[in-house]
Amino acid sequence: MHMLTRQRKELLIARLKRDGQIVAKSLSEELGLSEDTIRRDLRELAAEGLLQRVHGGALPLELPASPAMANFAQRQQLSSDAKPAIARAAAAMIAPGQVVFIDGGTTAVQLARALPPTLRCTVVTHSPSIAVELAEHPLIEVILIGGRLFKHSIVAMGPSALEAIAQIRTDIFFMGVCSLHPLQGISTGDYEEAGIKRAIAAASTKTVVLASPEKLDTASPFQIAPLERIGAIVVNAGVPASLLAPYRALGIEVALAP
Amino acid sequence: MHMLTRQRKELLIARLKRDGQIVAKSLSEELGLSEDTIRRDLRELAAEGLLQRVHGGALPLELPASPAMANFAQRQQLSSDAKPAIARAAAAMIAPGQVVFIDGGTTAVQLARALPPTLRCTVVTHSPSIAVELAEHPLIEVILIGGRLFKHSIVAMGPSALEAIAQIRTDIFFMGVCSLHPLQGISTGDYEEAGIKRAIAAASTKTVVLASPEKLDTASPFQIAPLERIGAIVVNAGVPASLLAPYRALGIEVALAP
DNA sequence: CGATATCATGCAATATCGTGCAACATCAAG
DNA sequence: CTTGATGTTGCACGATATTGCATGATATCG
Repeated sequence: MHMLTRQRKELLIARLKRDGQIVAKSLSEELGLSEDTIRRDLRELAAEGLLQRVHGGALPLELPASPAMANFAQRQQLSSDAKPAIARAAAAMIAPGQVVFIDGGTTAVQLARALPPTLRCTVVTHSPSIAVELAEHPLIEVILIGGRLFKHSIVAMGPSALEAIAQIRTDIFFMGVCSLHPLQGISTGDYEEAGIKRAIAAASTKTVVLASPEKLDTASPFQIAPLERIGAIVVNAGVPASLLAPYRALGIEVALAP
Repeated sequence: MHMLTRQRKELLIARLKRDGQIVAKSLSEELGLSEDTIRRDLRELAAEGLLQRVHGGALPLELPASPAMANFAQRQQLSSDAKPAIARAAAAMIAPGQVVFIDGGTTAVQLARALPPTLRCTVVTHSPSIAVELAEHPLIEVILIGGRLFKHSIVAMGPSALEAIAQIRTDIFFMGVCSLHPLQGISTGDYEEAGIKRAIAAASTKTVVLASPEKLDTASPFQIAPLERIGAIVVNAGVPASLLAPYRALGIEVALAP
């Protein structure tokens, strides 16, 4: 089979994205080509600024070591100031003794951190990160939802998670990272994740969306729920009122985080 | 699989950031390379001003000011190199494709870290810390057991945890912190924890005890299982043979961690 | 002070690299 | 159809990088 040069280069890029590394020798064997050809490709791709050439193969452009870590660190860096503010505003919504569900995601971790040490309540979560974070809290009881670990957002998923969620009723569901749009409602980029969030929302009296600024007025492929199902949105105070008007018009409470 | 040199250096940096230290000998064993190579890397990284070279390994440049990590780092400093050594020896017991249960505790976290990046297997755990740790591993599938979070050892407990455990069969159970005594068998200080560990052991073909040196030849109130149920014990190589004789006499495999 | 571990350096074996070049395919113009 | 230009691929070869080992120096610990 003859592979076009351009195709091969695209394959290299894809492979680099998937594996986080390219080893010239391995790929040459896999594709049945000489190492020279692969090296040539890598050199040219490096010249185009599409990857970073290193001895033995190639690496992605960015410096960070592990790809999973890189994503996470990146996301954590995004709007670093806004998230703690949102987290504090959300934490203030919890009344003593309530049972709340905290979603996965970096904003949610901030929320866990923002819970006052004097607050006695029960937190249900399918995020091991949240559980670890709250393990040091003196008063909060933590219920961990188990299941298959979805590595992208580091939360438990799958049938057993759904089953466990169905057995619990919570007062508030603090929903993490997802897209928010006046017409599309709440949506996310993973099909299964959408299903899980929908199940949690269904098991909760009230759903509160933690809306990092960059997720406002965007839509993703898989809808979690229409806007009517949302009880409140927590956003940063800097957001223009025009973006928020559609939600207020629907009677959704919009909490501004200072 | 050959790791690219550049990647290895990034790994060193990441490891240094995470553990706050690098021991050249340990890493050379973990990565299957000569100590010379690691030392060379450390020397070069030190020349680039990315770390501080010290006898035996390397340290970060400045004092890390992370308050959250302080607690954890403290615990890890105890018995500095014994636990990683035990963890590496235990990791070597896992065959590709196996399903293993990893317990909670600091030694178990070390085990999760010691799993080679090329190992493809399934890890079941009731410890959110382990789950978070393994979220970065590219190949390992993680099954998280849910339940009420027991804050002392940061693991899920309670009926739903027991129920989930009963539904899974694992090849090896790596049991963490507990007392080990020739007559009393394995025991621990918490009644419910003993029950959980017993259930996990019952669901596993083989039980391997990660025996931190200070837990050898001690007993706690609640027995988990008699010695006969143990398949192997992993201990540090420095432990006197007299302490290990009783277990060997029972036909229990004793793995010495170098 | 002696035993042991760790280190830096030099060196040899191997792997990888970049360049030049020839063989071949593809394509466009004649 | 022919011809020359262009692009692609594999190979040769000298240059460079990487790794492990040997060796003597230095540090650590009891």
